[in-house]
Amino acid sequence: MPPKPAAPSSGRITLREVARALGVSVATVSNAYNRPDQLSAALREQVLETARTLGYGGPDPLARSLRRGRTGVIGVVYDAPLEYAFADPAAAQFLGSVAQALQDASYNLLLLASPADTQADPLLPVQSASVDGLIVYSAAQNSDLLRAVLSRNLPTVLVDQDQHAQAAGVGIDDAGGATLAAQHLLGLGHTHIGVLCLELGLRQGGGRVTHERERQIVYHPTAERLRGYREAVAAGTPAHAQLFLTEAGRNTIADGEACALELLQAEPQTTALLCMSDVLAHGALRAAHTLGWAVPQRLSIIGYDDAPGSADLNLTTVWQPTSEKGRRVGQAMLALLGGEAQVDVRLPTRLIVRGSTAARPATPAQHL
Amino acid sequence: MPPKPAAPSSGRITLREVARALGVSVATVSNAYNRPDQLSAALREQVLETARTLGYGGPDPLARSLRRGRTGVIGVVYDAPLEYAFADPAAAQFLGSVAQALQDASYNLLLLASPADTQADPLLPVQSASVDGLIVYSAAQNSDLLRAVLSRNLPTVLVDQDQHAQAAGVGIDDAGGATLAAQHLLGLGHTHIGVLCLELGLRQGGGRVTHERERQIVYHPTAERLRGYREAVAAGTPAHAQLFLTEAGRNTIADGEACALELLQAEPQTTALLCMSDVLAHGALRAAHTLGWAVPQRLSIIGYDDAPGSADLNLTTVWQPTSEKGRRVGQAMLALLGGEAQVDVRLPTRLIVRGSTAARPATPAQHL
DNA sequence: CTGTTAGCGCGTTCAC
DNA sequence: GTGAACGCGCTAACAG
Repeated sequence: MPPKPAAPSSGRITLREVARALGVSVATVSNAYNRPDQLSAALREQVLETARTLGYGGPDPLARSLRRGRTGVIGVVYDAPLEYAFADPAAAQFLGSVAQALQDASYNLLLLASPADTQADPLLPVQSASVDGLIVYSAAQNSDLLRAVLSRNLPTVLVDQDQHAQAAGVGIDDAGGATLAAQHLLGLGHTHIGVLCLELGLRQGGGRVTHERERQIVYHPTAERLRGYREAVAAGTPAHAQLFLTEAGRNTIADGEACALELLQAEPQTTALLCMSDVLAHGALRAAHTLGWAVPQRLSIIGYDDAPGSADLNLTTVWQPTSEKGRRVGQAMLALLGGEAQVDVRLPTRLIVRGSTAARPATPAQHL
Repeated sequence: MPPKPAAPSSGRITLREVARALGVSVATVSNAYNRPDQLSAALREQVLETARTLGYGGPDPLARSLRRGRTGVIGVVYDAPLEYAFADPAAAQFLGSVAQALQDASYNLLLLASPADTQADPLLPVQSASVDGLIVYSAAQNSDLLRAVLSRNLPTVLVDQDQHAQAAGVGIDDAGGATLAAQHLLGLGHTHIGVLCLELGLRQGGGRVTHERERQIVYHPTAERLRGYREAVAAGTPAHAQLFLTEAGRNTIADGEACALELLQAEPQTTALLCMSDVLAHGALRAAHTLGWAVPQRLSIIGYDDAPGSADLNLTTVWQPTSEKGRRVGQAMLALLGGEAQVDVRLPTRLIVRGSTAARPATPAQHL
């Protein structure tokens, strides 16, 4: 019989010690916490009382999870420093509604992001997180990150991404919304249209988009939105309308501003801007202000997302059901956890016309 | 010798099975993952290879955590539906910078909030989360939630709260900032000043603040900011200046708007508004717009936080170092985890004057 | 460099 | 209603 050295007073009290202190079996103590109906109310009270005086705070969550094979945690994978995730009101709104949906089913959200620290393995968090499921918010197609996620063989929901055989998907009609935006501008007579793109590829981009770079797009929303813009222009009325593409390094107001400034100075004939997010559009508004270009008289600006706050900026934009998307993601995850089959949901988008767009000015380039 | 029924093909592959398949010991496999220097590179490659063909995805995170006594997760407790946490840009910014700071040390953030579901125990998430530390973002003093957090006896950081003997604290000079804001208005000659308060007490409040309710304040920032306002008025120059208090149900733009409308209609002599957050101030701006009151000519508005985006609203506000606060919280947590003693940090606040405040109009109440 | 052993703290059979 | 044993999957310590 092996000895029982069982750390006697090593700070942490265990269920076993409570059992011994009261002279009952461990099962009884366990039942006191997990199945009140399995023992008399009086005994249960005694157990809890002893636990209290001993300073035992209840079953260790970790051991319980290991035993039960369930953690009650869902991981959310974001393919960029979390600081940017939270800087985008639309992303924040999305996360909030996912959290809400899962929380109602007693799941909590674990934020997983690659360490900015270059020497650490960026896949580690995803590989070593104790979760019951994974939600991927913004990952490049065919990336190591995505592979790492899928290789965990957990219930997985992919958001705003290409459909995948091994995971549920929730997304929006990215291209359709983009087409509406471009058509709106074409209908207003614009022909020199700048495009502020979200990140296209993995290596940090930025600035004028070359043909080669455009072929490397790995982010679904970026690819689809651009396709939507292109399709509208290809089929649109002012046959000579053209798109001028720039890529913002990251989805921040500052980068949107810098990017817009660069574009507008390089192409002063530009009379309208298609922005792939409201955050970028916000930056564009600042840029216009800096340059002294009146919006919408001199420059029309369209965003994407209809983020909270965009109404107050009076920004014309493509609306997407951000909160519902989050809710659907939560539901999809719960369905997977419940053993149901995967689904793939595409939600609609709409154009919201506000005050940042107007007809193309008669003499566009006269500011030069 | 007990039998070894060890689930043979129950879907999940274990480290032990990999060891057996290759004919090595479990320790060797474990070492292949955790201490590459403890075995030959060749053997290690063999192990990983076998694992790959067997479909073994590496050590189970849960078991590893149990064994190591460390999860790599820090819980963030928020005392309200997470949806509101994310709706406030300042809160989002704060969370982002906490996440960033911890992530650099390979910790991830677990979002903990009470289930909105009324039948579930709101303390359960906090009690049963597998975490190495807890950060409390917005909890009522002396609340069950706070008690539940502290009773876990984990490294704990309290944000924007009264100092506590058992936890580190990070906060700002709430009262000082509020005083600056009120002094600014007094200096501009305002005497009828409305106050849009954040939540005061536990039971849902809202509307005119009674004396009794004011005595029940349980939220540190609310209490301190109000104290700051009061002190400025008590010591300020227009001796007859008065404060009119209203409480917003929650910290949302919509509630701020409703609250401001109610206040302004009840007290039309009001020429200035002190708002306890930029979110509420944002609502106030909308209310002014609705009423047709020009800002700042007819009504001055001051916010609190200097949230991202407030500059574009041209809002005069009290700035706080939100990102640095997050970073400090992360550092404080890391220090606690490293065994260092608790610290208590108070960060400064400043007044940022923009365009939403101006001198009191000569004929204030003439709109009636 | 490799193998053996002993738990981490708990939940769950069983038999009583 | 209760108690004893086993093992969830892994890693640290030690023995070889």
